[in-house]
Amino acid sequence: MFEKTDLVMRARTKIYHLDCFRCSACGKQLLPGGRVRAQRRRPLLPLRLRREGKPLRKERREGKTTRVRTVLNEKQLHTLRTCYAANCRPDALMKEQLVEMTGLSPRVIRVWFQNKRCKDKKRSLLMKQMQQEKVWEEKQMALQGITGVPMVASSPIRHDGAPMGVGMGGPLDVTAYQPPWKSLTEFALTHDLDRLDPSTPQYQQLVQQ
Amino acid sequence: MFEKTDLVMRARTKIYHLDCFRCSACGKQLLPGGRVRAQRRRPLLPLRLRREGKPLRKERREGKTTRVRTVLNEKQLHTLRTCYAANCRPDALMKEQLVEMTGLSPRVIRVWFQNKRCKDKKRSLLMKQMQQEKVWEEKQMALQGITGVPMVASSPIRHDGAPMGVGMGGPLDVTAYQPPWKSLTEFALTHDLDRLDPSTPQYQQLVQQ
DNA sequence: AAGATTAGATCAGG
DNA sequence: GTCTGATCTAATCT
Repeated sequence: MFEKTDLVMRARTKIYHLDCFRCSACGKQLLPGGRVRAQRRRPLLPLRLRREGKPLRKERREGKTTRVRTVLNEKQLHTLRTCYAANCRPDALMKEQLVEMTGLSPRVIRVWFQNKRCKDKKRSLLMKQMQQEKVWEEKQMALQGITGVPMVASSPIRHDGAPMGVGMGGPLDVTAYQPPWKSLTEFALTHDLDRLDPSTPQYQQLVQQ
Repeated sequence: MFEKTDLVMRARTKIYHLDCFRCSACGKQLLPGGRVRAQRRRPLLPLRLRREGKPLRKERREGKTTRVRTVLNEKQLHTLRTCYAANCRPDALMKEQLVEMTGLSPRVIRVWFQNKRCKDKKRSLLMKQMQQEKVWEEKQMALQGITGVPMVASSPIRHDGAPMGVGMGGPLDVTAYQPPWKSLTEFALTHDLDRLDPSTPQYQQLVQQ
């Protein structure tokens, strides 16, 4: 039953194999110092059944469809945003610190950063595109005034040896958009974020998701 | 204004930078042909260059830093799953056939098999763990009925010279889990998978990711 | 190649 | 409807 080299856990007067020492309620293995967080693992049916017009099956796994959505409070969000401003890709150590500081699970920490990066990227692309379109529109307005000729698209060709200086004027000067995690890092590193007054516009802009 | 290597679009008598060639109504960039499906062939910059906040040259090969995510349709997935069921590690020849059958690139084929193997392995481990917890739970229920003593966790200690035969009964007999690519191979080889009725539970279990 | 992580899309709760 | 935490998975990195 027990070998001399087995790792065991002692509880009261009894001794258990490490692997046998489990939560009597859920069966999860108990580890010293580890918090038992009931992160419910809910198997979801494959979603690709929806593709190709397949009728989505209504059978929903006997009501286990409820997704547990964590609600982050202001303090947790502040901590996350501050850290994100300094580094949008925290390493394991930093994540561990965040787990401790926020009381959230590592999983929630990871997901939050994933979504945050994704959101910021989308926003930056959208911003860039809008700016470019705005510049373009202005140029277009000016051009229309001169030529009066609407453009029609054709296939792109390489421009070799064609006459220079046709039509477009100087190159576009589109301001490059800097991803938040770059533009904010310097700010984050030069300020004590925990002491920032959250009511300042500076701060609002910084931590705004 | 224009360089000899610039990609340009020609419209009527005018020439535009590719990036300047946009819909005059909405400002969106106009592209020839319908699909932009840029199945990237060239390796893009290593991620670390982007992360390290390095000056990262503006060049960047027309951007293209965004990941192109392939969406597999049902037919392609069916082909891949069927092949996977027969052999989770296809050789070069089989991969070549899959490329032809699915119209996907060899790279996508390879990545799909990599991810599929990884997923299945993870699932098998999870399953094994759950089974173990289930067995444990049952044993625990029985034990609780006898002793009525709830367990409390403490730090693990080495078990040297402690009295034997305390509390736990015989060793757990947990059924070993067989990886899908082994348990399914036989099935795959003894059935015509392409003629399987996808509505049978047998098939569903087989191809379920 | 395996294993871990990321990115992009989508789902779903509030 | 928007927002955002959660999930899935192709793509990537190590």
